[in-house]
Amino acid sequence: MKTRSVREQLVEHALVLIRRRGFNGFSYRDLAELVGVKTSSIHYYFPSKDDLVLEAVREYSARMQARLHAIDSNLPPAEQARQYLAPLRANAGTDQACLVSMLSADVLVLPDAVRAVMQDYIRGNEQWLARLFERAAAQRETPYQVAPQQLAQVVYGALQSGQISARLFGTTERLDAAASLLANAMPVEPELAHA
Amino acid sequence: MKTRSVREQLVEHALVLIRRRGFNGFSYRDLAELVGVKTSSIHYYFPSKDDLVLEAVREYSARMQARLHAIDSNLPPAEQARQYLAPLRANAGTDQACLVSMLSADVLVLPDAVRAVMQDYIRGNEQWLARLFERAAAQRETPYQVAPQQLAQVVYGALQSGQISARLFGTTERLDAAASLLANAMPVEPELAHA
DNA sequence: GTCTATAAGGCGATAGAC
DNA sequence: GTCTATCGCCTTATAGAC
Repeated sequence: MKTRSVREQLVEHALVLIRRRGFNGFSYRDLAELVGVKTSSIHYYFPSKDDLVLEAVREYSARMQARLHAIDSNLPPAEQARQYLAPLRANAGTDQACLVSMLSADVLVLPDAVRAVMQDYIRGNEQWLARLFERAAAQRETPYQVAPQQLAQVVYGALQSGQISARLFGTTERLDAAASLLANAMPVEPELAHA
Repeated sequence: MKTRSVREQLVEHALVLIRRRGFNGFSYRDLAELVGVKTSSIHYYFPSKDDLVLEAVREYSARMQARLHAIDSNLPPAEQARQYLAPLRANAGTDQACLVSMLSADVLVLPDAVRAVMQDYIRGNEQWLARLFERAAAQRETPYQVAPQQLAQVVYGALQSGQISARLFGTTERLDAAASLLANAMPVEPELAHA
């Protein structure tokens, strides 16, 4: 049982609200009621809504970076891919989408600082995937027909789109299709030695 | 010089507004000013905002279906792919994204009828691509490693994501990567006979 | 069909007491 | 830090004159 500061609770619930309804889809009132404070208290921590969303996207991006870093790059590529995909599948059943995808609709009215973090988030994912493809390529029998970086952009795009589709269709069909393509691009794992 | 009815103008400008700022990002006031009427006149044609967005997404989907139907299925697959991709590239320079992508963020609060049209739109694109892959497979030397339907879902997802990314990054890099993957999946065109 | 006028409430944001 | 109170504006939507 851990007690979080009001500020932490605000960010935590803001993450959920944005991932559910987007930047224009929730209000300070919604957030205040979830945390159990008055709207004026939110303004104490985050003077404007732009400040709040900036903090939320920073936190979201930092957590993803931590997750990517936590995957052991010495593991077989197929296992790394599995660990990367696991939380995507888990979230797909939720009514929460990727925060960066949700904010993408509001790109024209979001501050530059927010856009910059969104770009970092996507590039971070693409780079992680690209490096995975690079290492995987060395272990594969047949080479890739496209550069790792391009392959990473296509696969990551399909995964993002697949997550969005999961909410619209109520099925992980498209996310699974993208995940399969990633999994199939991994080299076949050598059998584990057992005595 | 064609004169459009007020109703047609409302739908036309609604398409632009939604594709720019999303469902929650524009108001009846914005739309009224663009068309040059009062907000109460919009309510005459579209009693609620849900009615307006339903008409907009229907029109958007119908136009895409017409475009898909206009591509001659007897052309070489690579040429069909080119015709499919051309308008995507053209729109990528604009500040307008795909209407269905924009509405995806608001899926939790949109009426079922709107969601149904959004699903039709995506399935229509995927089916068109899947059939293209089916015909292309017959003409290729090397077979695809995934089913046409799955390949279509991944490619379409990457294209959708690529269009969204174009607004965020200000570059068509990711859209191009997805487009290249589609183009490369087409069979090599036989040389044209010339005398 | 289009307007004026207005309802009824939501919005982000601020001032100032405690 | 958190509250009450309020500002000024925007929102969707309706009633009724023309």
